[in-house]
This record gives sequence, C-alpha cells and structure tokens, in this order.
Amino acid sequence: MPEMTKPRGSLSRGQLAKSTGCNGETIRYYERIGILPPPPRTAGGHRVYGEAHERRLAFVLRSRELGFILEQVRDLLGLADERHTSCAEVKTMTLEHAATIRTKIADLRKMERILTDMAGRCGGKNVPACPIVDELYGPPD
Amino acid sequence: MPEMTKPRGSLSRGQLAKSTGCNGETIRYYERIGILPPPPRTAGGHRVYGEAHERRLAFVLRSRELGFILEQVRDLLGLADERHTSCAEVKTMTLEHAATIRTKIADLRKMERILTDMAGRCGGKNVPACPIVDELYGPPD
DNA sequence: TTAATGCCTGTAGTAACTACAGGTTCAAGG
DNA sequence: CCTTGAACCTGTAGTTACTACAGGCATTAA
Repeated sequence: MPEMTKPRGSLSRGQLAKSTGCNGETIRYYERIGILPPPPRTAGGHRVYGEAHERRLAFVLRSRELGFILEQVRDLLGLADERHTSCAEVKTMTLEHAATIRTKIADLRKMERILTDMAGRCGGKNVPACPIVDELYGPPD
Repeated sequence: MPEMTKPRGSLSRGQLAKSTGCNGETIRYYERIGILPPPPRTAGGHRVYGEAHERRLAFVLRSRELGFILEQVRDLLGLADERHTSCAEVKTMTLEHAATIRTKIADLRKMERILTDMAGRCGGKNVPACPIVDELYGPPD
C-alpha cells in the first residue's frame, strides 16, 4: 500500500509560517479575506498546505514587502490566476505604485530635513525651554 | 453691559476645524484621547475654543505632518506644557525620528528601483503572461 | 418664529494585522 | 497503547489614527 496520507511537501500552518516567515495568524487572516484559498484539512480539521500554497503566500508576502496594499495584491493575483487581470493592467499598477513611492520619498526627505534642522538649533539642555517646541508651535506672530 | 458672552477669538468646533484644516471629528477624537484639553461649553453644551486651543491643535497637526505618532506628540506636548518632558528628550526624540525616516527612505528607494525595473521588463501586452508576476512568484529554481 | 444648519453623544467602520480564550487534535515518548 | 504537551481549531477583540454615521438638541439667519 502506498503511503498517500502524507505527500511530502505537505505542511501544517505553523510549518508554512516558519518556511515563509509569515505570522501564523496572518495565514488564517489571508484565508478569511480570500487572499489564500482554503486548504484541505485533516480528519480532525487541521489545515494542510502544499507547495502551491507556499508559493502563493510567498508571492503575497513579497508583494506586501514592495508596498502593494492587499487590494493590489488581489489584482496581481488576478493575473497569476490567469483569469481577470491582464499584463497591461499589472504594468500600469506597478508604475503607478512606483510613482506613489517617489512622492512618499520626497515627502519624507522634506520631513527629515526639517527635523534635522530643528534638532541642530537645539542645545539639548535639560531645561523646559526648547527651540524645537517653539518651532512646532509656530512663530508667535 | 459689556458683552462678555463672546470674547472675540472664540470658535465653534467647525470653525476651529476650518481654521486649522483639521477634520471636525478628529478634534473630538483628540479630546477623547487627551491630546486636546476639554474646552468650555455653552449653556447648550457646544464646545467653545480659544486661541490657546487653536495653537495647540496647530502644534499637533504640524507634528503629525512631520510624521510623529500621537504618542510622540504627547511627549512633545509634555515639554510644551512645561511639565514632564525635557528639552534633551525632545532633541533625542527628534533625531531618532529623523533616523527612522532615513531608514524608511532607503527602503522605499529599494522598492522603487525594483518596481521600475520589473515594469521595464514587461511589454505590457494585453495577455495573461507577465514578467512582473513571474518575478513576484520568484525564480522557478 | 421657523427652518436650516451645526453641534451633541455614542458607536461602528477603515487597513492589515495580532493576540487572546477556551477547546480539540496531533505526534512523540514511555 | 496511552499520555502529555505542543500545536492547532474557532471566534472575537485589540491595535493606530482617524472617519462616518444615526438620532437628537442648539444656534442662528431670515
């Protein structure tokens, strides 16, 4: 009799979590919101994952790392699933996302400059008078 | 009889919202979590704000714009209120915050490069095969 | 005076998770 | 084979920083 009860490559939730570096609760969460398909279960109700799940989760995590929000990940998966989203749409999304990031970078640079500036003007003495706070409070006009 | 019922400079919540550019509900929220002190009220229960409130709210909003989280804003206000936080602490916070922002900028730059790169390798045809998705799915090792 | 704003409270929703509580199931050791 | 402890199950509530109602008074301009 072939042992078909445990195809190698089958993982429990915790094992999938470890292998992908994803929090275990997050896996359940992704399933609940439809980012991951419900896996088969053991007789007792435990989830059993295969390599396809592992790859899909890795895809999701990588997309998230690159700053795509879950709605966008859904669209990206739409192409990966060869159903809804076209390659053109994916490219557009990616370029738009890159542009958003560039804007964010510009904003953060401004912030950083202002903060460093403010700190430079502050003696850092242990007193309750502070040019940083004064500056934040705005000119007393 | 002097009209002391309405000192000029007194604002309703909506007026304060407009004058600071803050959402009106947010003002209530800040009060609830103790970022803004509860203002006096009219006989009917409507909030009445003065210039001190206006300046404090402006401080909060400016700090938020610079990326401080509300907990940090609380600390910054600690000095502004001349009670808890010292100037040295404020300077440290500010420099740490600036460092955090620099890290974030570096991360975003990496993201941006990768995304632009991926998009560059994509023809953008209206087909369900896409190098971006392939890349996200990882090399088929 | 009356109608239209605007304000009041409290609650619930958002994104993207994370963290329980209270109860099962599984895997390993004896 | 049986026990124990870890891992798993479900469902719910918490997080940050807001935002958006619903249902009901207050205020103000005409």
